[in-house]
Amino acid sequence: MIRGNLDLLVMGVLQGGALHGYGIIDELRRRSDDTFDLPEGTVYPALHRLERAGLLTSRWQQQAGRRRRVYELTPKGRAELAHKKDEWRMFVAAVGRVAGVTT
Amino acid sequence: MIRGNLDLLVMGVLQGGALHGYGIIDELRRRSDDTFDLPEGTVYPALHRLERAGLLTSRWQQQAGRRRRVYELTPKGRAELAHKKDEWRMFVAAVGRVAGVTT
DNA sequence: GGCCATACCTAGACAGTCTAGGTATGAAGT
DNA sequence: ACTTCATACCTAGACTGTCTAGGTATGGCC
Repeated sequence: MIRGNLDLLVMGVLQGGALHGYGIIDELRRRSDDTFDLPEGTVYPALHRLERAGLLTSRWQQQAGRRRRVYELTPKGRAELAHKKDEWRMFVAAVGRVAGVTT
Repeated sequence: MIRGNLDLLVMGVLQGGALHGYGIIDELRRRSDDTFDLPEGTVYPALHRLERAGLLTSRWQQQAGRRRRVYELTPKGRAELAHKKDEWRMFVAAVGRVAGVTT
């Protein structure tokens, strides 16, 4: 469970450059050491939502006979990512104070 | 938005001893410096859910004419809290690695 | 040909949070 | 006496995000 932080995670992966949906899922799994092993039914709809919101753009790409939809951050998406990072830091700090968890 | 972490927060507050629902809401607001200003409609059903799950017990208390339902962690609740803290630490670390956020 | 990994998709179920109501008491001000 | 505010509890239904469970199609390997 990624508890409403999927936007941050996906956009975080896309900081490093454009990537297709399936690759984003792989990268989430890899960077998190299998903590985030997300089903396609979670990630694809989220990508569509982020694109509709103007935070990502996508283009179709042909890769060895396979079609891929490659996603990229828009300037608006970069700004939103920075905002979400700030929110996340404050959230973590607040949880720490409330529940006495050090991270 | 507290994104699926309400159990951790509520049980975190109750670490320090028994407290009634309204007081828990106050304490969440106070400790978090207003980051977690949660409506009663969020917290009360969560308390009922945690009690049904055997993580909390409650008793009615009369305080200056006012009735209060005072909640307390059960042993099972303490164990679950420790578990949820561990999960939270791992989650925060994983988000940090994936999205490159330092906390 | 069969199977697996890659690569995309969506409908509907489910869970947790929030909105928006409701009740009732006590204290303080007019 | 009346109003208003803070305290203190409650629930039904809306909403949102995640997950389950299906579907399609290609390429590589045995």
